[in-house]
Amino acid sequence: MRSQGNEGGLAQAVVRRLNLLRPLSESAVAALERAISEGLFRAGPGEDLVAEGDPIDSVRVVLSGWLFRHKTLEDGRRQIVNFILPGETCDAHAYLLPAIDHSISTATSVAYAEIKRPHFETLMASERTLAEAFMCETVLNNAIQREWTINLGRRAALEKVAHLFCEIYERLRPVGHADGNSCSFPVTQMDLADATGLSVVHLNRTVQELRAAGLIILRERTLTIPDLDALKSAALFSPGYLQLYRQSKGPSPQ
Amino acid sequence: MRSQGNEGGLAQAVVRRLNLLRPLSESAVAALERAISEGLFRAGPGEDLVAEGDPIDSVRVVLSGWLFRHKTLEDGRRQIVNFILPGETCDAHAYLLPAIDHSISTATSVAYAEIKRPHFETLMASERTLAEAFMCETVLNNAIQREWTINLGRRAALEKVAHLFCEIYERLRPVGHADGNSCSFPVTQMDLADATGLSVVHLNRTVQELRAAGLIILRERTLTIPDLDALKSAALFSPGYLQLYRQSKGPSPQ
DNA sequence: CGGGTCTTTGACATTCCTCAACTCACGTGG
DNA sequence: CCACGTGAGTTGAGGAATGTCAAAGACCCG
Repeated sequence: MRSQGNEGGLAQAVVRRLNLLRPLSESAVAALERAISEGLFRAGPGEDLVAEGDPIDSVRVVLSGWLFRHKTLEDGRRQIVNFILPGETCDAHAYLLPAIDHSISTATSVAYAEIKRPHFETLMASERTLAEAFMCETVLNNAIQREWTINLGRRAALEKVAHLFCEIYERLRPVGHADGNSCSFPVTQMDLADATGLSVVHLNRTVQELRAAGLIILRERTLTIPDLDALKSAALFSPGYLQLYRQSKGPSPQ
Repeated sequence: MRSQGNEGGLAQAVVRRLNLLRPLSESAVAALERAISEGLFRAGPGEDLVAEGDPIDSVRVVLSGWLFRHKTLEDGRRQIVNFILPGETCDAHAYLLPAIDHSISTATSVAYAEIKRPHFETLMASERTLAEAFMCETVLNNAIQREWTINLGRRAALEKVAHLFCEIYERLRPVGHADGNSCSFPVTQMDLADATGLSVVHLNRTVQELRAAGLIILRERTLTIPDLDALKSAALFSPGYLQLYRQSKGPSPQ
């Protein structure tokens, strides 16, 4: 199910992504890979890794699999506020807060590395490029969260869903998790509804509308985008906010 | 209109706020106040300070007045993604991005300090507590943005508006910008609509509903909340995400 | 006094939600 | 091998929340 190799292979998405955010020195890569290999963990699908209100004392880096951040209102209404994709970090600087404001759960089975706060801080102090890369990631998260804000506030249902597909695809691609015009999309329609602020029923109809328009093919947990420009256009997708990846245009990784 | 004093008075909100995020050393406060006094600027209401796509080469700290961050879709639909209140920063670390993903405009006349990137980085390197405080601010911004995400995605109109009122009030209070159960609220209903993702007409009706329920008094750019708990309850407001201010429970400022 | 912006109101249209049921695939235990 | 249960996806019908259009007040300022 999960394409996994040795530890170096597992860390690949992380290194590749951070490297796009900020070029890493060789020693930074080595130190990061060592830290990752020392704190490997796995979790099954549907597990709650972090609950709202928890104090955070470590940094988690996702090696493979999907997670999502979510918040729930008293009466049960739930909002997925973001996904965490392979190579991404469960908030590098969240430990600065006395407690976390949201929950994190796994969507699929997941492999991740956990770096304890003291170790992480030592790492940041000794590897300047690594510290900058993680800073960039936090700033980028902020930009993504703003885009979600306008997505939920001002886009129509069809645009919301199309936009989410565009964003996920564009986030997966630079770390090598897109295959041509397809990518993994291991999320139920209920989760999609909670991510777009729609009801499950309306989300289902919206997805069907996108299918009927030939904009997406979504089946067996795989998303295929026959015409990315068309989908972006339907979504009013403008990739500026993901621009930290801009440098990826140059030397194609691998 | 604006209660303003000397420069030390102007910097007060900034120092107070950062100090709540992370206790500042005396030398940090002194260095910060010096940096602020060296780069004072003013802007009138309705000015665009930063446009989407601009490269950022300085950090701006708001001494008085309101600004807001916003993004606009191709067809003109606009979303205010956050407000920037006195004492807050226009993204301490935004210069890490090649270009900014959103625009920043003034809602009122504004006094702010601009610290050039090299100066700011020197400051961060020499004053550890200051660097940590600004880091906290960035992380807190992230948490606030997530709360806006659920606000727009899952709350009903009345709850959205009530929630915004609660949040703004709770953000103004710790820096001394609330007066009893009132605070300044210098924002048009059009802006409020764009912040809550509603149409102006529906926003207007929602505000009137809140008025009729006795939950708010809003006139002459001033918001009064007769019963904060009642408003919070109507908003399903849970202050956890603003928790960095938790320490403010101790020594009440001023 | 006139023009602008902001707020308010009414009537109507539309999007999206809710409820309820049915299908389909899959796995489990009898 | 089949009955059953469960979770996900789908469909229909009706209703509630919110948007759009249009116009009228309210207020401010030159």
